[in-house]
Amino acid sequence: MRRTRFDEWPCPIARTTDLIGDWWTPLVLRDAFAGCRRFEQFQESLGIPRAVLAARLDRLVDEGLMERRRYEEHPPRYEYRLTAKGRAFWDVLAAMWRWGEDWLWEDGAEPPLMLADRETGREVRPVMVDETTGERLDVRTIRIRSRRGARRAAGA
Amino acid sequence: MRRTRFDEWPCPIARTTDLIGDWWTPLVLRDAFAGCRRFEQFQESLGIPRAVLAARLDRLVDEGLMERRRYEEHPPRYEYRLTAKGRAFWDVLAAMWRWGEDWLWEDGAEPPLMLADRETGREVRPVMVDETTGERLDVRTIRIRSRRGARRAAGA
DNA sequence: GACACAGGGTTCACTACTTGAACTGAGTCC
DNA sequence: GGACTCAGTTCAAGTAGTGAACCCTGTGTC
Repeated sequence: MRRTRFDEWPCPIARTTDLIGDWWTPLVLRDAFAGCRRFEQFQESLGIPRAVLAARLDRLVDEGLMERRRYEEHPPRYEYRLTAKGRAFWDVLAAMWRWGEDWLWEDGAEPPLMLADRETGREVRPVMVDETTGERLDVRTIRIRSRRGARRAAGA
Repeated sequence: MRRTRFDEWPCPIARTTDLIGDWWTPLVLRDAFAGCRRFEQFQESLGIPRAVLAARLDRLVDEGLMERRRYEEHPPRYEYRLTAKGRAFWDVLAAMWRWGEDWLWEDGAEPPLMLADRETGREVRPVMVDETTGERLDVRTIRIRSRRGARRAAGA
Protein backbone atom coordinates (compact mmCIF):
# COMPACT_ATOMS: atom_id res chain seq x y z
CA MET A 1 0.00 0.00 0.00
CA ARG A 2 2.54 2.54 -1.09
CA ARG A 3 1.53 6.12 -1.63
CA THR A 4 0.13 6.40 -5.15
CA ARG A 5 2.87 7.34 -7.59
CA PHE A 6 2.28 9.84 -10.41
CA ASP A 7 5.67 9.66 -12.09
CA GLU A 8 4.51 7.50 -14.97
CA TRP A 9 1.27 9.35 -15.63
CA PRO A 10 0.87 10.92 -19.06
CA CYS A 11 0.32 14.43 -17.64
CA PRO A 12 3.31 16.70 -16.98
CA ILE A 13 1.57 18.19 -13.94
CA ALA A 14 1.15 14.74 -12.44
CA ARG A 15 4.79 13.85 -12.90
CA THR A 16 5.95 17.15 -11.47
CA THR A 17 3.60 16.68 -8.54
CA ASP A 18 5.20 13.35 -7.78
CA LEU A 19 8.46 15.17 -7.24
CA ILE A 20 7.43 18.25 -5.32
CA GLY A 21 4.62 16.53 -3.50
CA ASP A 22 7.30 15.17 -1.21
CA TRP A 23 7.08 17.34 1.87
CA TRP A 24 10.00 19.86 2.12
CA THR A 25 11.27 19.35 -1.42
CA PRO A 26 10.32 22.77 -2.84
CA LEU A 27 12.00 24.39 0.15
CA VAL A 28 15.19 22.44 -0.34
CA LEU A 29 15.22 23.67 -3.94
CA ARG A 30 14.48 27.23 -2.85
CA ASP A 31 17.45 27.12 -0.50
CA ALA A 32 19.61 25.73 -3.27
CA PHE A 33 18.64 28.74 -5.41
CA ALA A 34 19.43 31.00 -2.49
CA GLY A 35 22.95 29.58 -2.34
CA CYS A 36 22.86 26.62 0.05
CA ARG A 37 25.17 23.80 -0.89
CA ARG A 38 26.15 21.80 2.14
CA PHE A 39 24.07 19.35 4.12
CA GLU A 40 24.46 21.35 7.31
CA GLN A 41 23.41 24.57 5.59
CA PHE A 42 20.14 23.10 4.39
CA GLN A 43 19.52 21.47 7.73
CA GLU A 44 20.06 24.61 9.77
CA SER A 45 18.27 26.91 7.38
CA LEU A 46 15.14 24.79 7.24
CA GLY A 47 15.15 22.93 10.55
CA ILE A 48 14.32 19.82 8.56
CA PRO A 49 14.84 16.40 10.19
CA ARG A 50 18.20 15.06 9.08
CA ALA A 51 16.81 11.76 7.83
CA VAL A 52 14.28 13.55 5.67
CA LEU A 53 16.89 15.91 4.26
CA ALA A 54 19.12 12.99 3.33
CA ALA A 55 16.22 11.28 1.56
CA ARG A 56 15.21 14.46 -0.32
CA LEU A 57 18.72 15.23 -1.50
CA ASP A 58 19.15 11.64 -2.63
CA ARG A 59 16.00 11.83 -4.67
CA LEU A 60 16.91 15.19 -6.21
CA VAL A 61 20.26 13.71 -7.23
CA ASP A 62 18.59 10.57 -8.61
CA GLU A 63 16.18 12.67 -10.63
CA GLY A 64 18.99 14.80 -11.98
CA LEU A 65 18.01 18.14 -10.44
CA MET A 66 21.11 18.29 -8.27
CA GLU A 67 24.52 16.75 -8.27
CA ARG A 68 26.63 15.71 -5.35
CA ARG A 69 30.28 16.53 -5.66
CA ARG A 70 33.28 16.40 -3.41
CA TYR A 71 34.67 19.87 -2.93
CA GLU A 72 37.41 18.99 -0.48
CA GLU A 73 39.62 15.94 -0.19
CA HIS A 74 40.91 16.20 3.39
CA PRO A 75 38.58 15.79 5.13
CA PRO A 76 36.19 14.58 2.40
CA ARG A 77 33.36 17.09 2.13
CA TYR A 78 30.46 17.07 -0.26
CA GLU A 79 28.19 19.71 -1.70
CA TYR A 80 24.95 19.62 -3.62
CA ARG A 81 24.60 21.85 -6.65
CA LEU A 82 21.77 22.47 -9.04
CA THR A 83 22.08 21.04 -12.52
CA ALA A 84 20.55 22.64 -15.64
CA LYS A 85 17.39 20.62 -14.97
CA GLY A 86 17.31 21.91 -11.42
CA ARG A 87 17.91 25.52 -12.46
CA ALA A 88 15.07 25.25 -14.98
CA PHE A 89 12.82 24.44 -12.07
CA TRP A 90 13.13 28.02 -10.90
CA ASP A 91 10.12 28.97 -13.05
CA VAL A 92 7.91 26.72 -10.96
CA LEU A 93 9.17 28.24 -7.72
CA ALA A 94 8.73 31.72 -9.18
CA ALA A 95 5.12 30.92 -10.02
CA MET A 96 4.58 29.67 -6.49
CA TRP A 97 6.24 32.79 -5.13
CA ARG A 98 4.04 35.11 -7.15
CA TRP A 99 0.81 33.33 -6.33
CA GLY A 100 1.68 33.09 -2.64
CA GLU A 101 2.60 36.75 -2.53
CA ASP A 102 -0.66 37.77 -4.21
CA TRP A 103 -3.04 35.50 -2.35
CA LEU A 104 -1.66 34.31 0.97
CA TRP A 105 -1.33 37.62 2.82
CA GLU A 106 -4.94 38.54 2.59
CA ASP A 107 -5.43 41.09 5.31
CA GLY A 108 -3.70 43.85 3.40
CA ALA A 109 -0.32 42.82 4.75
CA GLU A 110 2.71 42.31 2.55
CA PRO A 111 5.13 39.41 2.77
CA PRO A 112 8.36 40.43 4.48
CA LEU A 113 10.41 39.03 1.61
CA MET A 114 10.63 40.03 -2.03
CA LEU A 115 12.31 38.97 -5.24
CA ALA A 116 14.68 41.60 -6.53
CA ASP A 117 17.13 42.14 -9.35
CA ARG A 118 20.58 41.40 -8.02
CA GLU A 119 22.07 44.56 -9.50
CA THR A 120 19.43 47.26 -9.74
CA GLY A 121 17.59 46.09 -6.63
CA ARG A 122 14.26 46.62 -8.36
CA GLU A 123 11.47 44.26 -7.44
CA VAL A 124 10.84 41.39 -9.85
CA ARG A 125 7.27 40.24 -10.36
CA PRO A 126 7.05 37.00 -12.32
CA VAL A 127 4.14 36.36 -14.68
CA MET A 128 3.32 33.56 -17.06
CA VAL A 129 3.03 34.34 -20.75
CA ASP A 130 2.76 32.29 -23.91
CA GLU A 131 6.17 31.94 -25.50
CA THR A 132 5.03 32.68 -29.05
CA THR A 133 2.49 35.45 -28.56
CA GLY A 134 4.03 36.99 -25.44
CA GLU A 135 0.56 37.44 -24.00
CA ARG A 136 -0.47 36.55 -20.50
CA LEU A 137 -1.93 33.13 -20.04
CA ASP A 138 -5.67 33.07 -19.74
CA VAL A 139 -7.13 29.87 -18.35
CA ARG A 140 -10.36 30.28 -20.22
CA THR A 141 -8.65 30.14 -23.62
CA ILE A 142 -6.56 27.07 -22.87
CA ARG A 143 -7.38 23.43 -22.87
CA ILE A 144 -5.54 20.18 -22.40
CA ARG A 145 -5.65 17.86 -25.34
CA SER A 146 -3.84 14.93 -26.85
CA ARG A 147 -1.00 15.52 -29.23
CA ARG A 148 -2.34 12.85 -31.55
CA GLY A 149 -5.54 14.81 -31.83
CA ALA A 150 -3.44 17.82 -32.67
CA ARG A 151 -1.60 16.00 -35.45
CA ARG A 152 -4.82 14.70 -36.85
CA ALA A 153 -6.30 18.20 -36.81
CA ALA A 154 -3.23 19.49 -38.62
CA GLY A 155 -3.60 16.81 -41.27
CA ALA A 156 -0.43 14.89 -40.35
CA MET B 1 4.52 14.94 15.96
CA ARG B 2 2.45 16.39 13.19
CA ARG B 3 3.92 17.10 9.80
CA THR B 4 5.72 20.43 9.98
CA ARG B 5 3.47 23.25 8.78
CA PHE B 6 4.77 26.03 6.50
CA ASP B 7 1.65 28.15 6.28
CA GLU B 8 2.88 30.82 8.65
CA TRP B 9 6.40 31.05 7.30
CA PRO B 10 7.46 34.42 5.90
CA CYS B 11 8.29 32.99 2.45
CA PRO B 12 5.59 32.77 -0.22
CA ILE B 13 7.09 29.55 -1.56
CA ALA B 14 6.83 27.95 1.86
CA ARG B 15 3.18 28.91 2.26
CA THR B 16 2.31 27.69 -1.21
CA THR B 17 4.16 24.45 -0.52
CA ASP B 18 2.03 23.88 2.53
CA LEU B 19 -0.99 23.83 0.29
CA ILE B 20 0.18 21.83 -2.70
CA GLY B 21 2.50 19.61 -0.72
CA ASP B 22 -0.62 17.68 0.25
CA TRP B 23 -0.55 14.61 -1.94
CA TRP B 24 -3.10 14.80 -4.84
CA THR B 25 -3.94 18.49 -4.41
CA PRO B 26 -2.36 19.80 -7.64
CA LEU B 27 -4.18 17.07 -9.55
CA VAL B 28 -7.52 17.99 -8.04
CA LEU B 29 -6.89 21.57 -9.15
CA ARG B 30 -5.82 20.43 -12.61
CA ASP B 31 -9.07 18.52 -12.97
CA ALA B 32 -11.01 21.54 -11.80
CA PHE B 33 -9.36 23.57 -14.58
CA ALA B 34 -10.21 20.81 -17.01
CA GLY B 35 -13.88 21.13 -16.09
CA CYS B 36 -14.53 18.70 -13.23
CA ARG B 37 -17.06 19.93 -10.71
CA ARG B 38 -18.68 17.03 -8.94
CA PHE B 39 -17.25 14.76 -6.30
CA GLU B 40 -17.79 11.69 -8.44
CA GLN B 41 -16.09 13.27 -11.43
CA PHE B 42 -12.92 13.99 -9.52
CA GLN B 43 -12.99 10.59 -7.92
CA GLU B 44 -13.36 8.68 -11.16
CA SER B 45 -10.98 10.83 -13.13
CA LEU B 46 -8.17 10.50 -10.59
CA GLY B 47 -8.87 7.21 -8.86
CA ILE B 48 -8.19 9.03 -5.60
CA PRO B 49 -9.40 7.43 -2.33
CA ARG B 50 -12.74 8.99 -1.42
CA ALA B 51 -11.66 9.99 2.07
CA VAL B 52 -8.62 11.80 0.71
CA LEU B 53 -10.68 13.58 -1.94
CA ALA B 54 -13.15 14.77 0.68
CA ALA B 55 -10.30 16.11 2.81
CA ARG B 56 -8.64 17.88 -0.14
CA LEU B 57 -11.83 19.53 -1.35
CA ASP B 58 -12.59 20.66 2.20
CA ARG B 59 -9.21 22.25 2.49
CA LEU B 60 -9.43 23.94 -0.90
CA VAL B 61 -12.78 25.39 0.15
CA ASP B 62 -11.39 26.49 3.52
CA GLU B 63 -8.47 28.19 1.83
CA GLY B 64 -10.75 29.94 -0.62
CA LEU B 65 -9.54 28.32 -3.86
CA MET B 66 -12.84 26.58 -4.47
CA GLU B 67 -16.41 27.03 -3.41
CA ARG B 68 -19.01 24.40 -2.74
CA ARG B 69 -22.43 25.24 -4.04
CA ARG B 70 -25.70 23.41 -4.35
CA TYR B 71 -26.68 23.20 -7.99
CA GLU B 72 -29.81 21.15 -7.53
CA GLU B 73 -32.40 21.13 -4.77
CA HIS B 74 -34.16 17.79 -5.35
CA PRO B 75 -32.18 15.72 -4.73
CA PRO B 76 -29.59 18.01 -3.12
CA ARG B 77 -26.44 17.97 -5.23
CA TYR B 78 -23.26 19.93 -4.78
CA GLU B 79 -20.48 21.08 -7.04
CA TYR B 80 -17.05 22.53 -6.46
CA ARG B 81 -15.99 25.51 -8.52
CA LEU B 82 -12.81 27.50 -8.69
CA THR B 83 -12.85 30.99 -7.20
CA ALA B 84 -10.71 33.88 -8.46
CA LYS B 85 -7.99 32.76 -6.07
CA GLY B 86 -8.19 29.26 -7.45
CA ARG B 87 -8.14 30.41 -11.06
CA ALA B 88 -5.07 32.52 -10.34
CA PHE B 89 -3.36 29.32 -9.32
CA TRP B 90 -3.32 28.27 -12.95
CA ASP B 91 0.04 29.98 -13.43
CA VAL B 92 1.62 27.57 -10.96
CA LEU B 93 0.16 24.56 -12.74
CA ALA B 94 1.27 25.99 -16.08
CA ALA B 95 4.82 26.32 -14.77
CA MET B 96 4.69 22.72 -13.55
CA TRP B 97 3.33 21.66 -16.92
CA ARG B 98 6.08 23.37 -18.86
CA TRP B 99 8.89 22.09 -16.69
CA GLY B 100 7.50 18.55 -16.69
CA GLU B 101 7.08 18.62 -20.45
CA ASP B 102 10.65 19.85 -20.96
CA TRP B 103 12.43 17.64 -18.45
CA LEU B 104 10.46 14.54 -17.55
CA TRP B 105 10.35 12.80 -20.95
CA GLU B 106 14.05 12.54 -21.35
CA ASP B 107 14.51 9.79 -23.90
CA GLY B 108 13.45 11.95 -26.82
CA ALA B 109 9.80 11.08 -26.30
CA GLU B 110 7.07 13.69 -26.12
CA PRO B 111 4.27 13.78 -23.59
CA PRO B 112 1.00 12.52 -25.10
CA LEU B 113 -0.82 15.64 -23.88
CA MET B 114 -0.39 19.28 -24.79
CA LEU B 115 -1.76 22.69 -23.87
CA ALA B 116 -3.56 24.32 -26.74
CA ASP B 117 -5.51 27.46 -27.51
CA ARG B 118 -9.18 26.61 -27.29
CA GLU B 119 -10.01 28.31 -30.57
CA THR B 120 -7.01 28.22 -32.87
CA GLY B 121 -5.79 24.88 -31.57
CA ARG B 122 -2.21 26.13 -31.59
CA GLU B 123 0.09 24.81 -28.90
CA VAL B 124 0.63 27.07 -25.91
CA ARG B 125 4.04 27.06 -24.29
CA PRO B 126 4.10 28.94 -20.99
CA VAL B 127 7.18 30.86 -19.89
CA MET B 128 7.91 33.08 -16.93
CA VAL B 129 8.78 36.71 -17.55
CA ASP B 130 9.20 39.77 -15.39
CA GLU B 131 6.01 41.79 -15.43
CA THR B 132 7.70 45.17 -15.90
CA THR B 133 10.51 44.36 -18.31
CA GLY B 134 8.78 41.52 -20.14
CA GLU B 135 12.06 39.62 -20.18
CA ARG B 136 12.48 36.00 -19.29
CA LEU B 137 13.38 35.30 -15.71
CA ASP B 138 17.00 34.48 -15.16
CA VAL B 139 17.81 32.86 -11.86
CA ARG B 140 21.29 34.29 -11.76
CA THR B 141 20.07 37.87 -11.73
CA ILE B 142 17.50 37.39 -8.99
CA ARG B 143 17.80 37.23 -5.26
CA ILE B 144 15.48 36.96 -2.31
CA ARG B 145 15.66 39.83 0.10
CA SER B 146 13.70 41.52 2.81
CA ARG B 147 11.29 44.29 1.91
CA ARG B 148 12.55 46.36 4.80
CA GLY B 149 16.02 46.17 3.35
CA ALA B 150 14.54 47.31 0.06
CA ARG B 151 12.92 50.37 1.65
CA ARG B 152 16.11 51.25 3.42
CA ALA B 153 18.06 50.90 0.18
CA ALA B 154 15.56 53.17 -1.59
CA GLY B 155 15.96 55.77 1.14
CA ALA B 156 12.41 55.41 2.51
C1' DG C 1 -44.61 -0.05 0.02
C1' DA C 2 -40.31 -2.71 -1.43
C1' DC C 3 -36.41 -2.51 -4.06
C1' DA C 4 -32.62 -0.91 -6.80
C1' DC C 5 -29.83 2.99 -7.83
C1' DA C 6 -27.07 7.59 -7.77
C1' DG C 7 -24.50 11.22 -5.52
C1' DG C 8 -21.78 12.47 -1.89
C1' DG C 9 -19.76 11.32 1.48
C1' DT C 10 -17.79 8.54 6.42
C1' DT C 11 -15.57 4.63 8.89
C1' DC C 12 -12.11 1.31 9.47
C1' DA C 13 -7.83 -1.66 9.40
C1' DC C 14 -3.51 -1.63 7.37
C1' DT C 15 0.76 0.59 5.93
C1' DA C 16 3.99 4.12 4.53
C1' DC C 17 5.94 8.41 5.65
C1' DT C 18 7.50 12.19 9.14
C1' DT C 19 9.38 13.64 13.33
C1' DG C 20 12.89 14.43 16.91
C1' DA C 21 16.41 12.75 19.29
C1' DA C 22 20.30 9.96 19.75
C1' DC C 23 24.07 7.71 17.66
C1' DT C 24 28.02 6.74 14.17
C1' DG C 25 32.26 7.48 11.77
C1' DA C 26 35.90 9.83 9.25
C1' DG C 27 39.02 13.32 9.79
C1' DT C 28 41.12 17.73 11.86
C1' DC C 29 42.90 20.71 15.67
C1' DC C 30 45.29 21.32 19.93
C1' DG D 1 43.79 11.76 23.92
C1' DG D 2 39.79 14.84 23.88
C1' DA D 3 36.86 18.09 21.67
C1' DC D 4 34.94 19.39 17.44
C1' DT D 5 32.92 19.43 12.49
C1' DC D 6 30.51 17.53 8.64
C1' DA D 7 27.61 14.24 6.84
C1' DG D 8 24.99 11.30 7.53
C1' DT D 9 22.13 6.60 9.85
C1' DT D 10 19.11 4.40 13.30
C1' DC D 11 15.08 4.09 16.00
C1' DA D 12 10.45 4.66 18.51
C1' DA D 13 6.36 7.10 18.24
C1' DG D 14 2.84 9.31 15.81
C1' DT D 15 0.42 11.06 11.48
C1' DA D 16 -1.25 10.67 6.92
C1' DG D 17 -2.53 7.87 2.74
C1' DT D 18 -4.79 3.47 0.82
C1' DG D 19 -8.59 0.41 -0.46
C1' DA D 20 -12.67 -1.48 0.68
C1' DA D 21 -16.93 -1.44 2.83
C1' DC D 22 -20.57 1.06 4.67
C1' DC D 23 -24.15 5.02 5.31
C1' DC D 24 -27.70 8.42 4.25
C1' DT D 25 -30.81 11.18 1.44
C1' DG D 26 -33.62 11.24 -2.29
C1' DT D 27 -35.58 9.20 -7.14
C1' DG D 28 -37.72 5.99 -10.17
C1' DT D 29 -40.21 1.83 -10.85
C1' DC D 30 -43.15 -1.82 -10.07
